[in-house]
Amino acid sequence: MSAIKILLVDDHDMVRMGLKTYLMLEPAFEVVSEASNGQEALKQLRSGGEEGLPDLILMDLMMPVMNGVETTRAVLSEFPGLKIVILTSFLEDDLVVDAIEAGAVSYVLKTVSAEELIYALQGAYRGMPVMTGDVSQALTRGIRQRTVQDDSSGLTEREREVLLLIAEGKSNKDIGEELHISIKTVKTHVSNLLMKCELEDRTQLAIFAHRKGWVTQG
Amino acid sequence: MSAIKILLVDDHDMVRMGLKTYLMLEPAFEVVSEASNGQEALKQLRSGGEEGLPDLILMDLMMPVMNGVETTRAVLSEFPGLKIVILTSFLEDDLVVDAIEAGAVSYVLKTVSAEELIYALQGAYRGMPVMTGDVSQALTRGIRQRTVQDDSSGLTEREREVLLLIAEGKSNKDIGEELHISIKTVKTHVSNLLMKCELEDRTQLAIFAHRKGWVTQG
DNA sequence: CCGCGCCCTGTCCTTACGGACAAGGAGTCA
DNA sequence: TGACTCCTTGTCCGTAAGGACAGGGCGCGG
Repeated sequence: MSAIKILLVDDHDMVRMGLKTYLMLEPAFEVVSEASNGQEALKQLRSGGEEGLPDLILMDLMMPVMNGVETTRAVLSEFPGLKIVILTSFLEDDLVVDAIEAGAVSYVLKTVSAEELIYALQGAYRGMPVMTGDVSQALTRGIRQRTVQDDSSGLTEREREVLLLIAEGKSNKDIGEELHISIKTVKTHVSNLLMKCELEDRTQLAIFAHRKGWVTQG
Repeated sequence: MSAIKILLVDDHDMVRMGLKTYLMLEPAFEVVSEASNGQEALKQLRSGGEEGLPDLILMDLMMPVMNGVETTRAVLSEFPGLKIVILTSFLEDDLVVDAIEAGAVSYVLKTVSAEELIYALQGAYRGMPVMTGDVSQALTRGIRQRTVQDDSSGLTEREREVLLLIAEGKSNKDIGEELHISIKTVKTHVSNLLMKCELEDRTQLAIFAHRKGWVTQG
């Protein structure tokens, strides 16, 4: 049986180097191409490349131009048979859920040793997720949070707008002017926000939005 | 002249691999040892190692046990002659300032190519900082912010306490009870905070504190 | 000793906030 | 058409917030 063909996608040259060194330990793998972001990866897949399609993509999450989650979705919609393994430095509940939801087989941390990575890749090639305890915990936690968040995302478009302005420190009057609505309406939205989010005042709303990461530069 | 001896410090096995591959391109460098965190690095330096002390340390910022900034300080206090180059994924103003303040010669992003890294290391070995435009911009921005922050840290101990409670969404009454002072006093502190921080209401104070990273889990 | 800064407490007053409640107009869906 | 949601505007009312101002106690350095 021929070697498993791998496409590496990472914006760090350095990491790609390290990965190749890792994978050279195991003759069962062969790095057939590389890309530094999702768009490049897609281009390479479409052009076919000299060695044909890879069997497996090993991809970073955080990349410029097109990140890992978007890329995973895009790749799988065009090449449904491909196995994708996400490789990242960050163990955040949301990211893990996003990646798996997008169709990635496994989620591996960059702290892994060569042996662990190879084990995970061999599993992924067979369609079997191999996750360390940390990751699977993050996944379950993330899913739980996600469902809760969906509830609290019973917020309407307008309410979210108001919430973001509150999170920027605007007063009701400011918000009314910015959205071209009366201050009375703003107050209604704020009241609804307080009810839905189960909070007590606008300050808590602002903190809430920041904690959720809904505010730019927070 | 013999090769420049380098100690690699990074918690990612993978990154160390990549770095070694990078550095193999240039015979002027020799990786004499590795460590996965600051404590290990210090241990290795103290024990001397088989090949004697390195000339240069190439170190990640974000590491478990002992991070890059702490390690830089610790290393330089014991081995003042060593050149330290920080290698990291993050371009944050504060981090850059911290690193340089701690005594690092250069601050290099993990996105660099092999050539750029080698150039930076050769510069660092001669004590000359080599920074890309991004980094030097972050440095100047960071220094400006730092001085501003020091000004706004004209806050008294009590005021900081009140600010943190505001940033947790507490009302004046809550704060008074928590600090065992009357609500009147709390209001005085809040007024002073608003004046000193040049803000308009408690919500903006809360956001301010969060942006400054003064709040746990923010 | 006096001045100074910080902390505490207080009053008076205005404004912003937020709850309870009602209600019209627009759009969607069955 | 009716039921529904959302956005909108409004009123009434109580309370929280915050500005302006005055003053007492305490510790510290000149």
